[in-house]
Amino acid sequence: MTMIDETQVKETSATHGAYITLRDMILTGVLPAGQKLKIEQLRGLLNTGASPVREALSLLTSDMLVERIDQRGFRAAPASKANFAEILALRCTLEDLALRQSIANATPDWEEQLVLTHHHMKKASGQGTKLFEEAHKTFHMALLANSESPMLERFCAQLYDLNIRYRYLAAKSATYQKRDVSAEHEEILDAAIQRDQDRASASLLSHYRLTGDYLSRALDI
Amino acid sequence: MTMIDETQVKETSATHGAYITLRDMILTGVLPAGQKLKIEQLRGLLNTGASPVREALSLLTSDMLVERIDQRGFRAAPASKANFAEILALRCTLEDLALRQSIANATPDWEEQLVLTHHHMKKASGQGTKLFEEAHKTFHMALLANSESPMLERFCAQLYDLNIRYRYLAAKSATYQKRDVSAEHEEILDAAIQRDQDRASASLLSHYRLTGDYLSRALDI
DNA sequence: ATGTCAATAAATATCGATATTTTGGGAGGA
DNA sequence: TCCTCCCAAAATATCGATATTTATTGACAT
Repeated sequence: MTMIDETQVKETSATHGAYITLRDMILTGVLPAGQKLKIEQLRGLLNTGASPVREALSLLTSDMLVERIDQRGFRAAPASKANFAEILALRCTLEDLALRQSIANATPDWEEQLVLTHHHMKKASGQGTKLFEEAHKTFHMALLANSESPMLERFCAQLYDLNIRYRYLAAKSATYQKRDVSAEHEEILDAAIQRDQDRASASLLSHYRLTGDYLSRALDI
Repeated sequence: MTMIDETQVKETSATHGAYITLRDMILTGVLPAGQKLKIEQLRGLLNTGASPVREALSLLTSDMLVERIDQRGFRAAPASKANFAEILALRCTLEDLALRQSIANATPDWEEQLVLTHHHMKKASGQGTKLFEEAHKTFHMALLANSESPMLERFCAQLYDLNIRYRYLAAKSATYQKRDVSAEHEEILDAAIQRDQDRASASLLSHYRLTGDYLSRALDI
């Protein structure tokens, strides 16, 4: 009865579908930062009812991608240089912690996941950006996945996504020339596998700060 | 048309009301950790429609107080010693950071807020627990409020609330004899006003860890 | 001109009913 | 006795309509 009109291949609940789609639209900037998100409009866009849309938007507030103003609807979270700087700083602190804990708890299983996700990321590097982005996130989250602190990992994942949004913002205003980061990734992977906390953390943070500096310059908000 | 049946004095949206009430019920353990939260049941409890209830529950997911299982409803977030330990550890890291930043950015305004909220907390100490809890949170958040990092403060506030829940859990299983913490509070306040980051942070963390050890023993989950 | 206020338009929030999915339990067969 | 399959009951998810609230416009008085 529902026609397949999007890349949505799998059947899922309307709320979840709306959540995924809206999330993606905000991350990629299709729904610009700060924009009012009217229920009617989104309801039409996703051809679903108002309830799933409202619920998806409520869930997106968890991710700090949507702001809710009581009795006055929703809007995409605003973006600013200050916010970007804050995200970068927090990421550096939290990922440093998570990575060190992950290494401290290192297991063969975890190491294997690192190698695998890194491999997938390398393979995806040629393909469409979307696929690479996905693999890149998976690799970075795998680095932290052994911290035995689910909440810390959740915070890191949240911040990761918020950062992504700024990548898309920067891509718009400037010619987004993708730096060659594969060497940096190798370095992080190697240090992690050697269980060298200091070296792994240092290279991870440097990886983020380099990208951060670049993005910060490219942003014109 | 709506009759005043709760402590709810102010008129507000049904969703917001449900959010506040449910949040409180989870924090205080009226809705026990892990419990299934059925829409019908809550709808009756709050005498409101299903939509506000669902939306409030979705919002509570942000706070990690409710878990959502797609197509299978909601439940109060489970509690465990491991989770408690994680919260304590994260709080120590994040509040340490936030407090140091707050002190680094110290202003007369901020100092005055500290003194004021501390005063309020002392005055509330005799009164009903609820009021003191409120003032206690306000004081602790005031300590961090000058960090110039809204997200960091948000994380700290979240963790603070999650911790509260364990206080109520401990209060149930053991005779919850309130430690005399006023000296510790004075010490934190004084160090903050002296702009001594190391001493402030050390006393704050010690404050948390002492309570943490105590709670950890009292918990029987 | 300008600011205020009321009337209208638009959007949000909420309700009640229905469709869909999951859960629980029991009959029938191995 | 235990497993599997199917049906009934319960609960979730969703829709469509309506009530409330907020935003907008334009007339009127200053």
